[in-house]
Amino acid sequence: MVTSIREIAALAKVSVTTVSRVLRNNGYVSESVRKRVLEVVESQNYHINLNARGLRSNSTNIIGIIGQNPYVTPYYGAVAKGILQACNERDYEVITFLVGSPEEELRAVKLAIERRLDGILFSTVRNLQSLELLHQYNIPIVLIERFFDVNYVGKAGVENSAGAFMATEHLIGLGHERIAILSGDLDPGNPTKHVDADRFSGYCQALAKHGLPLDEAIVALQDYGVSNGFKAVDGFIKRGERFTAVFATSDTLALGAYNALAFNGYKVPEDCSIISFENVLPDYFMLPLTVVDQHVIELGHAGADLLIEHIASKKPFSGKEELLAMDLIQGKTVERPGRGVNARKPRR
Amino acid sequence: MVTSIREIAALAKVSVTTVSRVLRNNGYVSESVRKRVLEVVESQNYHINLNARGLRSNSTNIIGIIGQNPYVTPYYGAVAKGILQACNERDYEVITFLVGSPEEELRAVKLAIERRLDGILFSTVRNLQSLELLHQYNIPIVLIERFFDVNYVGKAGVENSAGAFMATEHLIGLGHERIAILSGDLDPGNPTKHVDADRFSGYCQALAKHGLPLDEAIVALQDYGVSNGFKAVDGFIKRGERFTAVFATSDTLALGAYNALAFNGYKVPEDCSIISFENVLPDYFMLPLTVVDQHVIELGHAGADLLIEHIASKKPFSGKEELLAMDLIQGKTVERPGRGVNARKPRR
DNA sequence: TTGTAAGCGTTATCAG
DNA sequence: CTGATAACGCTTACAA
Repeated sequence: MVTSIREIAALAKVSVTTVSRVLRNNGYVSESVRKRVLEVVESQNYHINLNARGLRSNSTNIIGIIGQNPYVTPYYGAVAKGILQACNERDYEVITFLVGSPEEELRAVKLAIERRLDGILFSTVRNLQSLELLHQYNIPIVLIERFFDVNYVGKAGVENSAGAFMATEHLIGLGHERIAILSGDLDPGNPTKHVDADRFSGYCQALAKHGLPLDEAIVALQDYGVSNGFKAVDGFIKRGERFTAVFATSDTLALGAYNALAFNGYKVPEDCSIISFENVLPDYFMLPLTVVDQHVIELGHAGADLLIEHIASKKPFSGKEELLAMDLIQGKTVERPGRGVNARKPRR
Repeated sequence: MVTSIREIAALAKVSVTTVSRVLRNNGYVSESVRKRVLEVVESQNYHINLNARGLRSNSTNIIGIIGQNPYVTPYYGAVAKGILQACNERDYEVITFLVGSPEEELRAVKLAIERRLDGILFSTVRNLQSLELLHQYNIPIVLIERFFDVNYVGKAGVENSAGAFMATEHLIGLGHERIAILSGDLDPGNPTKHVDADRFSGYCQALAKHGLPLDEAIVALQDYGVSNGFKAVDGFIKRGERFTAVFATSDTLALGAYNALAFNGYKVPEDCSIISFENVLPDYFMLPLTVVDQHVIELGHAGADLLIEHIASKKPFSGKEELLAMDLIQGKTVERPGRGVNARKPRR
């Protein structure tokens, strides 16, 4: 089996340099020679060794994704899909690092350096140290929906505040005044704190604009996930809170909210409306979901494009930040206010 | 910045060979020298170049996943998680190829060869050609829940027939006699045909063993996914079919079935039981799901372990097949037969 | 226990 | 337009 361009060169009666030029589509090669070389390549079923190329040319055409949760939640699955599609189109491969702790994160970063990856996408970062180590090695970084205050990284995200405002105002516009919110927690330790703060802030702004009070009794800021959505809304109901709509900042929270309402005998949207905020679980609901679409796959595209663009340009990031706008998708889980939860018979 | 063992060697006043030995923990090195070398490595913040190592030693410690759907469905997300965990423990990295067509599959295979990947895991294969090309290059292959009839690949899967038998018999044991099934289609073109045939066969065997007839009117063999589950069960209901339980061979189908029952005013499990077959969406249901657990993450582990083991051994596969057994998890979506669907007022 | 030197397969440089 | 040759950073005989 032919495994090197030297053998190809011998068979085509040219130099290795010429073969290399043909294979890279780079430099001057006469049409006749190029054809001869390609014929030999084809007939010998030759496949170039990209590791050798990378060693010599100092670029691997591989990027890394480092994240806490890639692929286990539908959100990260959709982000990953977008990244893979974009990289595929631009002849980059993707190595995935699944990290669950700051130590594992640092180990992934070191591996990325050892593999001489051309760039890194973070879907979760815990340590500033990780970013600085990569920066020291001149490896471009893009953060996806994560906001560390450093100027040497690129950022791709969505307009969380505007999106949350839109969702809330949509409900208010239909007449809702008691709108529960389920969203991420705002603890300093939460790595997605900025994102979650923006979402909550959009909600608060919409309430304020329309003169509605913020009632903390129907605010649940905590981890994402279906069961957390269930527990939060089930808790509201059991505690006798009244509300006519739920704004969930993820589809998983929305599904949990839906289940809790159904479990307690409430109908969506007749008794209570639900508006969600991702659109990664389009068909998981009994009714078409009313949702503010975050365009998560496009977010993956944007992150990968930003990174690859920058790898090509070899210039430092100027704090560039790509923010995607969201769209409201009208489903059937939002209606004008109905009876509401605990309207007639508060349980305590 | 120090980027080669030559510089490390100079600083530690030893030869490059010695540095290499220290870095690989291989060969004889005196304790004092080893310590000196490691100190220099540490103080210079040196990171080895794994591409150079791979070029020389002819092994990259990278494997590839090739699949149609990695990460977009919860099932593949769980498989991928298992693979990544197993590889992580054994110092392998993973490159993911998302392929949607036979042409893309072949392109991914060629890239895998060009990158000199140490092995390939397939979660979908369409072309025998893909396998043969890899085999020609001596790249070990493991198929996950996919069964091509070639002897040079390893296989990891689950006991589909036994699992489906278990699920069906569980329902029969509680007194169910009209059990609808939702499962994958058996068209020759379906790449998961073997898996789906095994599942359906387990169902049929259980019915036969207990003298129950197979009624094709409550059999829906088609693509997976929530909306397909919904449509199938909604169709049964609208057509007036009677049944007291649904066996869904994926959690997404089960969720769709659940939604269809609820949409039509039936309660689970009072009116109709549901048993599912994956356990990758544990908390997505209103009630704890009764499900035959496929241990999908372990399946990922098993596939990766099998592959890596084989890469290390350098021996050809002897058609080795790893089959995981399943377990029944008792939730709250299965009960003794209740009223049943269309029991009193068949719609036609 | 340590070192010398060749070579993995490619690309970059320079010369023709 | 084409080619000879020296790297890239590492491992692997082989020698000492």
